[in-house]
Amino acid sequence: MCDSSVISLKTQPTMKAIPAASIHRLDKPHPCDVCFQSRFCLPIALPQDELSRMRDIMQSTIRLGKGERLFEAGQAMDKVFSVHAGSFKSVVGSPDGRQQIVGFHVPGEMMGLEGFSARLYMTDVLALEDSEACEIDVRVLESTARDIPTLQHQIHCLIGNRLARAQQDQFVLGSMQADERLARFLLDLSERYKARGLSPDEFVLRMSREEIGSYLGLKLETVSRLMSRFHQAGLVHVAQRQVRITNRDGLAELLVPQER
Amino acid sequence: MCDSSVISLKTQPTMKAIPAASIHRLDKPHPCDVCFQSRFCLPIALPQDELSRMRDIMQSTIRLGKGERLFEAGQAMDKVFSVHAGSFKSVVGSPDGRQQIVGFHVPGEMMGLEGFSARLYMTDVLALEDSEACEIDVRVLESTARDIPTLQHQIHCLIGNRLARAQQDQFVLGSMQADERLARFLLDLSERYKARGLSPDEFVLRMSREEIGSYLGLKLETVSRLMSRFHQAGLVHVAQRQVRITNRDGLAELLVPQER
DNA sequence: CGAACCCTTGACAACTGTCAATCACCGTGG
DNA sequence: CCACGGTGATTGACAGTTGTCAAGGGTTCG
Repeated sequence: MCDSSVISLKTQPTMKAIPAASIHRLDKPHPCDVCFQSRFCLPIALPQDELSRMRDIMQSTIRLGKGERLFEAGQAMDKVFSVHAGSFKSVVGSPDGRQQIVGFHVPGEMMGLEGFSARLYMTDVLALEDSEACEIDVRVLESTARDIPTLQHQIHCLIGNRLARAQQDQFVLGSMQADERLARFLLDLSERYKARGLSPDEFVLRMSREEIGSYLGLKLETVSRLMSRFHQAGLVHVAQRQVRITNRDGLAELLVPQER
Repeated sequence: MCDSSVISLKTQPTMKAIPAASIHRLDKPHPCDVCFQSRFCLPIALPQDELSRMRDIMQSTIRLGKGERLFEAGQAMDKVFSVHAGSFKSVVGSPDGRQQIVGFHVPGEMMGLEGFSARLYMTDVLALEDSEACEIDVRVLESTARDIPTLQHQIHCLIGNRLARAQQDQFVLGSMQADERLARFLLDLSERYKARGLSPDEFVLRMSREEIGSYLGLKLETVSRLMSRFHQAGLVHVAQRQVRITNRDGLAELLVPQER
């Protein structure tokens, strides 16, 4: 009943041989409690007196090579993951083989939440570079949440967050022109790096032009052309995947095109 | 912290004078327990021995006239709603005044879930026709969920569901052509009416061409043209908002365009 | 019965996709 | 160390889908 309102779940890709998840488990670290959360980029924090339960929730850390798959659509969803290091992409596929990236994930963000729908993952998640993900057992998470209202609250917040993002993306895909989409993408990335304590003005894209295009509903040529145009307009300095935002306001103005 | 990854939250529309929420509360009905859930189209069911707590969760039923607003983006989110009767739309806006519909809601579906993100609604929700919504206090819902694992499970399922739908919509907006989008929209609606026990083959659209276009990232003229084309191709019989699907397979074939 | 709103249809323009050629970068191996 | 091949990025020319503008017809509701 719970999944009645979602149509056309992709069950199996089985097309390209995606590198088997050659997963290396790290030792389960013993948290020094306070720094535990920030050390592992977990977007979950427990109240002081419950800190010790952190180690129940977080099972282990998984290391993935570039291009390796964390999970795939159709698998039973027994875990959710947070990005510890590196970056990932979420891919939705359709039966006819087309694919679309519906999200990129940087450290501190959760993956696999859409699996709560039917206890099945609905996306493929792949590492964009050598990365690490923290594994969280859903069963343990839920039972712990029953004791700790704060945690329950945070779970709702995390899924709601992902939903709010997806709705924003719907707006971008449905209402914005190509140049606005790319400008928003760059500003969004910048903001997320900033939230991570990294430079918001200079960063390296971890995804190809084609992947950016897939996420933004554009072709790679269009993305490439726009990057060049932004560069020539002095908005950003782009050299391959190296990006430096040189005129943030100029970029932001692209998002408010009506007043000229 | 929880909302750090969502950008550009629309705070205020305040442009058009949307009919003030002239809300009429119905008497809080005393549930006859078993039939309670289905009678109110609540997508929430409790185990037998907890049925009596249903009435705690469901506060009251709200009646809205066509075009009236259930809640708006930026408001504190203290309740979620399920559609009892009628239909609604969720609208995302941007600071420059552009708007996009990110979802339509028919009976038995939940609204306001994206508010879990920051405890603020992120969309405007308006009635497409005279409608009724069931009001659920989030605080009560969460505290009840702490006692009843089944309920906790269902909450996760409901939000996850909405997320999975949003990701599907991202795919539609980003990867599909106009005709595929409309075909999918019609089949999706059909499926949802069917799940509600209504005819999957003949129904009345509750939304205008413009609203369909907004949801699908198209202009109303494009929607209108495609409706005519589908009609001429014998796929559907369309007369204004009255729709009868006459060739379901033909419609479905539009969604798998690669093999010809 | 009339006005407002919605829908339909046409002609044309604009944006983005397609196809193709070339260039830049990176890792491999001679 | 340099040559080489492969992948990804850039750029151009052109085509196609969808948006824009405009006119006209239908439906609904007071």
